Amino acid sequence: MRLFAQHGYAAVSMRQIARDVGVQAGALYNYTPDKQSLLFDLMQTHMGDLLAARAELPMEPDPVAALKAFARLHLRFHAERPDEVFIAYMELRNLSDDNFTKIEEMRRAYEDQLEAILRAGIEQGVFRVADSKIATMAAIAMLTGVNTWFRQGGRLSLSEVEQIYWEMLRQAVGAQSE
Amino acid sequence: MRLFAQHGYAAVSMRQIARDVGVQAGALYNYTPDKQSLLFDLMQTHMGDLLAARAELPMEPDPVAALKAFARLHLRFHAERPDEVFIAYMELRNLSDDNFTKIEEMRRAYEDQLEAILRAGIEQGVFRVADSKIATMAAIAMLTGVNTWFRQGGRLSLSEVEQIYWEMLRQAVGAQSE
DNA sequence: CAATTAACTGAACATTCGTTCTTATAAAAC
DNA sequence: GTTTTATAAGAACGAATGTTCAGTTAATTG
Repeated sequence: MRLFAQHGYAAVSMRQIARDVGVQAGALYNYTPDKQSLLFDLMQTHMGDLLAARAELPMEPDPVAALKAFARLHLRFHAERPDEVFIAYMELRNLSDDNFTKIEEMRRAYEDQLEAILRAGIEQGVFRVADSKIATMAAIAMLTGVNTWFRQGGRLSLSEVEQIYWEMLRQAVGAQSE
Repeated sequence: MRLFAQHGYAAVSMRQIARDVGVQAGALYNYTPDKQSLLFDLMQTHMGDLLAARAELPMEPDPVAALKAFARLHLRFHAERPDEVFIAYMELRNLSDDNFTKIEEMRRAYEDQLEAILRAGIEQGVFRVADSKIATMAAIAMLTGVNTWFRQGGRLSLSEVEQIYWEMLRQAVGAQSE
């Protein structure tokens, strides 16, 4: 995972991976059928963990509270896993067609949950956005973007970042402060 | 550019590029010293174009108008160049150290211009955000994210998308509607 | 202790990689 | 019409690629 995140799937050889774990290249094939499976397993586990973490959130009847919980989970989950996230976004094109479809379905399932929250908020009149689909994409892009600059131990703590991002997201969807 | 965007720099061979332009691999070296320069030139041109387009925007004394113009330019510039943008974000790690530094400086110069707008707006009390640096990163991530889903000829036109994104961004920074 | 299973080495396979170089061809310049 | 220049082909280079496999070592089982 570290090598894929650092140099990219295509640029990492099985021999480099083997060297890093202190083994010869051939020995890796006792654990994986091929290089592609290494990538797919990484991404599938990542998306599975994300969906599981989302499923564990308590149901929030209030759209504002639901959005806040979603944003907080997304931010924290991603900030804690920079390598996995990097791979999940950068290496989609290196998946075989079948594997790509599977990952894409998981990603879609996750996005749909955010959109459901937004739609509920729009219906109840607590959110003010023109298009729930675009708002979904914008929110996810904004939150995931934290990984391009956030580092543990930097100027701001994770919970400060959570607070600031939540304020911006709340304002972006036109919700009143609680 | 198309090949790099589609398969990634590391996964594209000089022979593939040559085949695509109807020539043998050796002939490419009449035009480029090496493969790395192909990537660097692409990214440098892209960032140069972006900075030039930004420089051509008229000076806006009003922070809200300035932010709107910036957002509109960013969105349009990126939506019109999906391949360049994809490469600019995905292939940074495949640049040599020297080349990476140069591109990173250009990117930083661009971000600084957005942050200057946000800071002016905060000072004048027309924007309500907790941290100008984070707001800069959040805004750029949100706007650039349009490239993950927007396609010309889709459900929404580019100017509709511009309108919707501007509303969300305006709300995100806590600015009143004009 | 003997037999079996698991794990690993290291060589080998056929391809492919970026790049160089000699040679050939066609266009431009004089 | 001859010479120079630009452009390309195509073979060649050593190195590296993912993967396979026979042989070796160590651990586990009976």
